[in-house]
Amino acid sequence: MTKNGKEHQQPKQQQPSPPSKSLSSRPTTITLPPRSFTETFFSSGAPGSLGFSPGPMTLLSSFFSDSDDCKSFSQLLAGAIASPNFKPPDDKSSAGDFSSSSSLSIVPPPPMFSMPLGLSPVSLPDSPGFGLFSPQGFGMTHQQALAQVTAQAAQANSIMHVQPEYSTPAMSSTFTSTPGAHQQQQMVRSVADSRVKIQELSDFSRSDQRSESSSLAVDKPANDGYNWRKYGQKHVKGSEYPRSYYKCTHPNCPVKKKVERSLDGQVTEIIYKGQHNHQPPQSNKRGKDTGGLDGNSNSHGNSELDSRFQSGNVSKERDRKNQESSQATTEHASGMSDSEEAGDTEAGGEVDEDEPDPKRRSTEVRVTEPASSHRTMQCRHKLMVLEELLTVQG
DNA sequence: AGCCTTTGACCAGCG
DNA sequence: TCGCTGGTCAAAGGC
Repeated sequence: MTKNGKEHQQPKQQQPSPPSKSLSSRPTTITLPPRSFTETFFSSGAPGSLGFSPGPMTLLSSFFSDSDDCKSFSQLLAGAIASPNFKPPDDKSSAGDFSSSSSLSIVPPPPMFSMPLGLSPVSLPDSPGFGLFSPQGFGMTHQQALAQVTAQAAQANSIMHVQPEYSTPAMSSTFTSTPGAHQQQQMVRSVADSRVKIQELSDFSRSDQRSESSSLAVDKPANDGYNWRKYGQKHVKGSEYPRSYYKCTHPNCPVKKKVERSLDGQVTEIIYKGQHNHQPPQSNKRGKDTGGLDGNSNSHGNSELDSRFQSGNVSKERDRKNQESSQATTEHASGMSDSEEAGDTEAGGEVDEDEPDPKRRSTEVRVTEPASSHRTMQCRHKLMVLEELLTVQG
């Protein structure tokens, strides 16, 4: 077959941090708590977002559109915390700073921050998910950041299609009961021009971490509702862990993803490439496939999302080690218009801006995120996170 | 029986 | 132009 595709990434960063691919554009950095937070975010699935493969927008959307149940969280957070320290960051510096403080930091790319159609500044705040970052006080910071990121991503891609995804029901189940659960992934989404980096701070998630036991490192990538077949594995130089390559098993579906897993099986990074041209299979069938991590994802219709999400997504999850260590995991996501299909939707305008290299694959989005769980869990996590934040904040 | 994983080798892009 | 690295292929084996 055609052997194509090759990206030359040379992460020469010596830090434990993931091989961040340096993309041409400036990345937005978001620091997320290792697990709980991310889980919460992502897990909170919007009604439509369940069961899909991770898409940049999806993540955000899911996060924002979170369940009503948790709405209070934001309020809680807002009320509880009242120390806004948000700084418009520099990618790097901010990351470091925040990490040190062990708080969630999000660094949006200054340049493009505009609200996408779907996301209006107003609406964002409303959404429960958004609530995590409550507008007031500390939360606000996050909120803003997140909002910006989201917006940016959205904007950048207003076209970017949202991909259905990550939060799969399975995950939730997994999360609690299966070892594999620990594979929560943090998703960092970046969209075409906007690159979003999400970094996790180690402090956070301890509580969550415990839940995982890592043993299961199932090969399967995170469950996103789609079926994947592994077609290769390689140890990438920049990364500590081997990278696995998966293809969507659906006929004619060009989507591929690269997954890096830590020794314990945790997903450290997931990079989606391309967009699904089909809806996620109904889970029942193949628990196996998705199985490892998810087993079932729900694929509740998200055709919309799906269609929207076209370019690639990248999701990256940093394993706890990194998280612990620190800080800085920078991930970029660059969604680009690469895929043919995606191209259209993506819209031409934005894409061009940052295309890294025409040569390189254009559609990749990285997402780092812990996958997982359901609302209940989400709410719990949120609460936990809140507590953590409070604690940290002092 | 079918599908998936594993693994070594090959190919292609970039420095 | 060469070497390095990443990505993909394809055969073999396992579930």
